[in-house]
Amino acid sequence: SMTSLSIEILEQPTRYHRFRYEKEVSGGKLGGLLYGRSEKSCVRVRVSNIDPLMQKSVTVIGGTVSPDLYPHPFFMVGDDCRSGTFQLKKDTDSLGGKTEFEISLEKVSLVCVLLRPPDKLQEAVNRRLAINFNPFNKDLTSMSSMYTARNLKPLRLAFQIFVTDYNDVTAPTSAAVYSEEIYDYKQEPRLGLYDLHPSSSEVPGTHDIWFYFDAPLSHTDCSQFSVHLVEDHNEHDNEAFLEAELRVKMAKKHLIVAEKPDLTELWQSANERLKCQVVIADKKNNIKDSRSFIVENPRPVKLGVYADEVLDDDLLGFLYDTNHQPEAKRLRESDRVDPQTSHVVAQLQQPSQPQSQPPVAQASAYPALDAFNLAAHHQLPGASGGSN
Amino acid sequence: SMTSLSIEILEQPTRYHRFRYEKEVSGGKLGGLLYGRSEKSCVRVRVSNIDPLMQKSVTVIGGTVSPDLYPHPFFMVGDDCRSGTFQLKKDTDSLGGKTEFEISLEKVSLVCVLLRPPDKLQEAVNRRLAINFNPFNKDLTSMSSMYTARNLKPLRLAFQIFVTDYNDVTAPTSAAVYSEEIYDYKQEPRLGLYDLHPSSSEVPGTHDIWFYFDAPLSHTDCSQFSVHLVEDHNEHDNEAFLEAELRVKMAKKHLIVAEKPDLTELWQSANERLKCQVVIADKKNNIKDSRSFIVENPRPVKLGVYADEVLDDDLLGFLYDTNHQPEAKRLRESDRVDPQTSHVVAQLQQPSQPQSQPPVAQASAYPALDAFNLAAHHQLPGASGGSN
DNA sequence: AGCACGGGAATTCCCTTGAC
DNA sequence: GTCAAGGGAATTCCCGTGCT
Repeated sequence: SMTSLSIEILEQPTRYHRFRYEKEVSGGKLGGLLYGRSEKSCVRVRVSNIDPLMQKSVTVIGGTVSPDLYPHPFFMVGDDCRSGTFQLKKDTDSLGGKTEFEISLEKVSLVCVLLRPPDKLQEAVNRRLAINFNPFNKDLTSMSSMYTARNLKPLRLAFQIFVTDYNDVTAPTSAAVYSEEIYDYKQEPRLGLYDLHPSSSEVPGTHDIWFYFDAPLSHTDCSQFSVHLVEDHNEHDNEAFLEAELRVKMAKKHLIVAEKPDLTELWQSANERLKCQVVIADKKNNIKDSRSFIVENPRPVKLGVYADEVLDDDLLGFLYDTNHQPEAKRLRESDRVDPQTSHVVAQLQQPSQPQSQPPVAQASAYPALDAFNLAAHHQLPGASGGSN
Repeated sequence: SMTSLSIEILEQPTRYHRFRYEKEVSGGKLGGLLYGRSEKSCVRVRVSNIDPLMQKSVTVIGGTVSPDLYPHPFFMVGDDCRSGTFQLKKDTDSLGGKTEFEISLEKVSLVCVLLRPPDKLQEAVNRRLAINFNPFNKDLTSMSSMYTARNLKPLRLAFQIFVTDYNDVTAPTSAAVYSEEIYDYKQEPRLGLYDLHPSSSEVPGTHDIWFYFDAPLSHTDCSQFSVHLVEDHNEHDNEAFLEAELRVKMAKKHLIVAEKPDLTELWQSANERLKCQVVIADKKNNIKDSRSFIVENPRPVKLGVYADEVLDDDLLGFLYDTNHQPEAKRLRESDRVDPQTSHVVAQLQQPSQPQSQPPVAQASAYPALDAFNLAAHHQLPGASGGSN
């Protein structure tokens, strides 16, 4: 036909993956399954424009490549995996006349290699070179020294089509595709906010609020965190609302301390108590989290948790000390951060990961290679066969 | 003479040591120096009852042994170290007529071996066997399989005397001694309390207090922590004082949350504000730490941080809600924990580490061995010579 | 009961801090 | 400056939890 054999990725692999070690995926276990972007889906690819007259069968081989498309030492094990690669052969007469088919990587896990001691990495690179899966025809002369502990992640998946004609001759094709980058799961930015203390306060006065994080913060640079107190937004009102910025005084591995400012001059509510959100944001990673927070106006005064009675208005006059310099300022509505429901983590935008654009796959002459000598190489350690 | 050559340890090595890896002590660096029990002192041994008529020289060799006195794969580098052992030779004619001398291990570091991959440990054990320093004549037939990642620490230092006669024949002696056990520095129990929040409160009412720890807690079992509020002790008074126990509600890796009880029924002070200590103890590890804490009695009432004026006594009558069930109880004076000055860490007692008593060194026949073939073996990797 | 997931312990190494 | 100490990042592994 006019259009030639092609392959595309229907479902990209998950952006963050917990790579497992060989030791963790041995003995019938898998672990570290590779999923697709959507929840619990899996990676899917489509092969199109098959010509059953020319092609007795079509084989898709998938393996790892670096962001710039060099062969990569991490490998795949699980269903339809051999020699560290995913390999699926489809006889064209099983297509029922269709010229395309889809593949799902149902039970495939992506396995990393040891970096320590350093010769383990070298061995793994050599093994990967021996597998001879180089879909983008990269120059391999410098491959054996290009990988270090620092540049093994992120990586991509690459898929290439091999065709077998009716003389049973198998040849690689230039139909190849690569996935988006797969990062280490520990790089996924998250703000593991457990709770804050105290979770309520009064309008006047300043005091510290402590934020405890179960997960260690990715940095302890106070200026890269922001804390805002925001009145819970009721759908009906577009009018003025309370918003104040809290000064971040300290950041430790699992703790942030911020100072609640005096809110007297900002207070416009007629309510005695106002439900708010405290929104804490990591500006460096563009992530935020929030918790509900109560601000009480002592009109009528409630004396902490132990006063059940109220004072009369006459008393209030001299109870207040409004000489504080409020650090909070009233923000424009457009600056307002939408309060989160409690315990919700929101991703402001994707982190700006390095996204060097790799060169387009070339259709240059493929080195003489029988696709199936892939399997002739020694089995990778731990790369036990899948369901076949 | 009647009494025979003997060796004793004058200064034991530090109980907790940060063993360094070979990679950390290479290239002229030392690091991980072994110290004595006292601050910045060093290990010292004394050789006694030397007989200059029989002994042309006396050599002390020191090396590592397990708690039960088998040769141990960790090794020593630094001044006077060769082949992973400390070796010091003393000519008896340099003693000036004395029959004893002392040795200090001034610049010696104790180096650990890699456990991963497992063959590294095996190599290290084999190297240690080749060194042939076995001062307590242990049966070595099972040595090559006795060590695992789990039983390499703690360990001991052992010192043995070798003598050289006037025919220049060197022989080991049964004069040997072993040190107390040396544990890994990470096992040293400590409570890295950074601060608590809030650090003041009022007599009535209950609320949470958060304790943040820079160092991860060794466990998160609430029942194994205790928190007490103790009135600062003035030397002059043996009379009643305030003490209350706080209920520990939650323990996380870096956080403990405890609830301050209502103190109304315990309050006997005439003071408006009482300086206290909050003492937090890890009962499992017998360590505690404390911070100062202020308890204010709202008589006259101070309304948090914003009320500069006081209420008159008439008002107080209905401000109080004393229906709380105080969880605190008045303790006997003998139960009282001495308040610590702020930021002081106190060790209640030494942790109960395993202290299996090894057998006494035996004077059995020592295998034929020239002490100085120790040095004939290949240099340990990283065991660069010291100052000689 | 099996098995993948996720937490976190254990191990190794690197790099800043601090003392001289 | 030198270099050991200490903090903590990076790596590897183990195991409890939860789902089927």
